[in-house]
Amino acid sequence: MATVVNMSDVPSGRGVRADARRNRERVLQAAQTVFAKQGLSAQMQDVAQQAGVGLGTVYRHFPTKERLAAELVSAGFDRMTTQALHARDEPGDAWDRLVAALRANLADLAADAGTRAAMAGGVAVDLDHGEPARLRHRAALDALLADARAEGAVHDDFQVDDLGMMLCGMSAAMDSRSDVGWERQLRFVLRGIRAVGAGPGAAE
Amino acid sequence: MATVVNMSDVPSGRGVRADARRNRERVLQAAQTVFAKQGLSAQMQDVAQQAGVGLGTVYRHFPTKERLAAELVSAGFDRMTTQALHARDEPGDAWDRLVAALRANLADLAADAGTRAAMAGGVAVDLDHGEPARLRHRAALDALLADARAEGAVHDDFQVDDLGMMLCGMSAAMDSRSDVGWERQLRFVLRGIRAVGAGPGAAE
DNA sequence: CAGTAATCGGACTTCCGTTTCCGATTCGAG
DNA sequence: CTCGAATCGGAAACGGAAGTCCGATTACTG
Repeated sequence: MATVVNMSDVPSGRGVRADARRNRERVLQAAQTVFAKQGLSAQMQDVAQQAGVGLGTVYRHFPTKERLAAELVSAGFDRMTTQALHARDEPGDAWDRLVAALRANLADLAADAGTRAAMAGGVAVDLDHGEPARLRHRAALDALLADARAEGAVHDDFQVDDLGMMLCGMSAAMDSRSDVGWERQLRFVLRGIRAVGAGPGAAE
Repeated sequence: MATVVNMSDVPSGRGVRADARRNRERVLQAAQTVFAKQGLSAQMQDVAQQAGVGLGTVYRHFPTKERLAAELVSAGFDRMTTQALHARDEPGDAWDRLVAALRANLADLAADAGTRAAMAGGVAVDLDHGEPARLRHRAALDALLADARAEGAVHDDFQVDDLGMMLCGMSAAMDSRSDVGWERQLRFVLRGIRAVGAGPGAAE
């Protein structure tokens, strides 16, 4: 017999009651809102309230908080991956494309404390379910970086993981010192990355 | 009458029982060890155990965990301040002195997860008792930076708080991606800070 | 050495957020 | 429309870490 214990098992619901599917979406939406604003330390109760739903309903759709968080964080990384992929298709030189991607990613991070926390790394997010998206993002940045390197626009010894460190660091900085804009910090970072004598100013 | 309720009121104990003074020191020492290794999320129980002392004794000397943490974090910042002040007295040009100070501070941060957490900012440390040390450190860096700027070694628009951001970011990066050395990241950061055409390589 | 007040230790209480459980409710097939 | 199964809601159980309390112990004073 197939008594469904937890909806999170049924990927996208064939024959799932309409209200259940609706509520799952509501919860996801609410969680995005709440976690983006308050960070991953927000409470499940808040998510339920924001969704206009009972606590039990939240747990019916997502077995644990960690899992719910992983879902959203993955979505956040995928968003950033998309931005990076999109930037790569733009015209212009590789350096500008890289910068554009970083700008987009940082703007996204600036608006989402949840993904930011995951980026900064301190917080526990279900690794099994969060890593794939992270790796896709890494790969996307790597492609961008490879282009720029081939063009001689970045230092030879600058690696993807160095970029990761930068994003990690800037995420942390956004959390504690929100008064100082990330654009400012990015300017200095770009100066440090750009190969010496590779065209004009580091910031586009 | 003056029945002492909590030792933390009596700064440095005149007429305090010998074992009490000894234990206070032990606890402080233990806390430094534990917090440096595990970060500020370590438990008071662990501190007590490491000190070879009961939980009650820890709380006799420090009213709350936050207060104990603030004490240690302040010490950490003061250590870094001293390093900065010391670097300023060295011979050589201002840029090298600034770099030396940053190196020393980062090495210190690398070894102390507690101070690192405070630097990265996410964690709650009693602000009233933690801020002064933080500001002293900021001032010390500011002096170093002023020297370097007067010498034309750093970009005009680079501020102390930008340095703060960098340290904040690098602290966060150390926590999550410990495999990538901070020296590496520092190289890029320095390149970004150094004024264009101001002497040879950014890293000394 | 005895008396006394302060200190010690750690079991216990409190607090707070996560997770479970189950009676009430709602959907939708027949 | 009726019935059964799935879903909902939120009260209560659970768990873990901070902080309290008090009997036992120990350092100093006379």
